[in-house]
Amino acid sequence: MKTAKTVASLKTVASLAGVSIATVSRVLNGDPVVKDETRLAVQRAIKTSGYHPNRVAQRLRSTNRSKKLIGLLIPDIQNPFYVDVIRGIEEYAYANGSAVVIGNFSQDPKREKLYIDILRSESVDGFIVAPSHGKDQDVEELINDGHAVVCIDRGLSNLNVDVVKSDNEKGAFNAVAHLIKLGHKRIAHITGDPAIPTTQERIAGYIAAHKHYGIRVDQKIIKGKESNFISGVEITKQLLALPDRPTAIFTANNLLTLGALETILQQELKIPEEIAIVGFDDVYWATSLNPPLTAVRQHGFEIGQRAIELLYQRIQQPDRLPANVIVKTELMIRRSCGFK
Amino acid sequence: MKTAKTVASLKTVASLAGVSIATVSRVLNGDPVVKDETRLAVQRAIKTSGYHPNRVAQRLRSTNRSKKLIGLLIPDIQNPFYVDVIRGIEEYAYANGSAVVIGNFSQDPKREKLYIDILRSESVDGFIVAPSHGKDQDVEELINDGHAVVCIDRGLSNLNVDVVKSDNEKGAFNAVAHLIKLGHKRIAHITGDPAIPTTQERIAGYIAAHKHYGIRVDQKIIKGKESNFISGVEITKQLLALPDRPTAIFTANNLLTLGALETILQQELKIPEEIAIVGFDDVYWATSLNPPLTAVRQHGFEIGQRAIELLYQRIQQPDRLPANVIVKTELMIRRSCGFK
DNA sequence: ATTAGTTGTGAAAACGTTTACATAAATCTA
DNA sequence: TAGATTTATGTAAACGTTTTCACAACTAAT
Repeated sequence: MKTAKTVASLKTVASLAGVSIATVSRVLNGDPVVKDETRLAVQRAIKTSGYHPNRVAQRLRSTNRSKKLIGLLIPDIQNPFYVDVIRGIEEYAYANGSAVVIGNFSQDPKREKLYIDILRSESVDGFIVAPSHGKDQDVEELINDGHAVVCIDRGLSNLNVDVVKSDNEKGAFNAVAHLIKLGHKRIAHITGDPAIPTTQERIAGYIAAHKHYGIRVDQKIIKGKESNFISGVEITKQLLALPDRPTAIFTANNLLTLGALETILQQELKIPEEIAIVGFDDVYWATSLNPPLTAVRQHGFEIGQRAIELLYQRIQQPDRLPANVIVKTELMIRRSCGFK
Repeated sequence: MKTAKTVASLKTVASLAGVSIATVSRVLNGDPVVKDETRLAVQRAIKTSGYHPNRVAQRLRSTNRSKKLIGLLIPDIQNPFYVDVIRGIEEYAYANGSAVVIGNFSQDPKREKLYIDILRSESVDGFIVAPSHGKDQDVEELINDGHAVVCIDRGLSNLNVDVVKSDNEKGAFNAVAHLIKLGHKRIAHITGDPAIPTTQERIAGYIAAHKHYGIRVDQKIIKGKESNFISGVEITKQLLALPDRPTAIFTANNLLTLGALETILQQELKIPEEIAIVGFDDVYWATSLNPPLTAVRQHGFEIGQRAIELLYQRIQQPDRLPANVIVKTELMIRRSCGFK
């Protein structure tokens, strides 16, 4: 039977129940004005016809619906941190009968723009975005055009906007402090792309920890170019080739950590005896590493949840003051940085 | 300036260009019938008004549009294999101006059903689904209702449908054959959920390799319950406690591998000297493991691409015969299973 | 100069909803 | 009992498109 059944619409239900489509619509939307008797007849008709509301028509017609469509702009879906964020968002969304359209722009501002255009055309009710950089024109425009937007992981420098992110500075501080307390005095920092705000915040935490414990900061061993695996490999190589090689490395995200690990492995250095390592971003496979990795855990799931809560609020109340939610991080101490 | 600008519509453009909305629509859809002069005027008006087509209205009105909305039902977005699949789909989709709505149902048939309902209401043009099991009623219903559906990773037992998946049996065969060739005679297999078709196929490959090399199969060391981390931990513990402990383990997916690795690590056994391991599913961090993990690589990205290509074809030609695409796997030999 | 055909455009219906407004029926008030 | 109010429902417009059909203005053919 390949003939596509025509799906039931309001009209179908209406004629089945012997009422007008307006009444059916009222029943669907829980309007208390309809007579109980009518309501029951309509509900019966809905059942027997197998009617499901057409969200496309709903979206076209009204701007004030409860079941929403949320647009999600993610810089890198391969990064487990963002996967956690997505899960947090999705969980909340579907619990509220909303759906999530996803755009993974791989840190490419051009793709980001493309996706924004598409999502806009789909009339999504709101956006959750990790802007590709601090002065992201496209996201700014989105906001200026009156769309509901919540930023995750990074804010916007020119615009006051809802932001949910980790406490990057404190997270970095704790990681580095932990290394210092273990006796390390020469700790390198492999940073992410310097253009990204989080990178700067993590550097700040790294420096603050040094200051706090009275250890000199050597700018030469704070290095970074991009936030990817290759960059992690390259910079680790450079660091390990140094005459006064650091005894520990603090990497600014999970891809850099991976690059560093691979390089250390290739050079057959023992972790943590010959080189200790602490990474920003905990990952679910960190405990299966040999040795298990000490890492700064970001609560991605919670970040996602908070973001979508803020978004719902923003949609209902477009003029409320922008909120700035900082989610705490947690240092997961394992064995990659040595024992006391 | 918080007052939401009203966005430009066909009407806006039409009045700006001094033509009817029908003409504007024709220009947008490249209808050759319009006079060049008119076309230019309309194009100018489109530019100055900043008009973008409203895809919601388009979707409501016509069933035959080129920019599509694709619904994606993923069993587990935390599994890197599916992330690759998503990327393959997304890449193709966005290159064609289509968007992707995602539903991650975490292996939960109830959530799967919920998502199917929502995506259906969003009038998506087609679905790509990894059915939660072989006789997934909800997916069957979807197909019977005339929707375009392509299955990934697993097919449907009662229905002939487009399927794209890995060559599970051969992949498992190669992995186990590799271990045998290295001299292993007692190889355990930690399987996924026995209800999932892929699990059975991988078991079949495991057995075939034994048969092929004339090695007895010991059913006692083929064990599995669920496809998750915990299951990997538990079964590895059981296996390692055996009096005649296997010298190698073949794990049926990346989560099981992770569970096995953690357990092996905790018991401080040396890989591969004391216990070798080969996993189904290569992951991007496999080379950063210590030692790097030998694994059967599934080409998730390619699977995604093939799936969405099939879906586009299916949409255009609903009656074409279902295709069955088998994507080859690749054994990535690293150091977790010993040297010759 | 009339007819027939061609070319470009506009008017209007349709998609499936929501919602402002009108209206009929029922109830209340004096 | 007539008018006023309340209650329940229906009518029709609107959202932004696509698309069928009609029609006007030309051009070509007789």
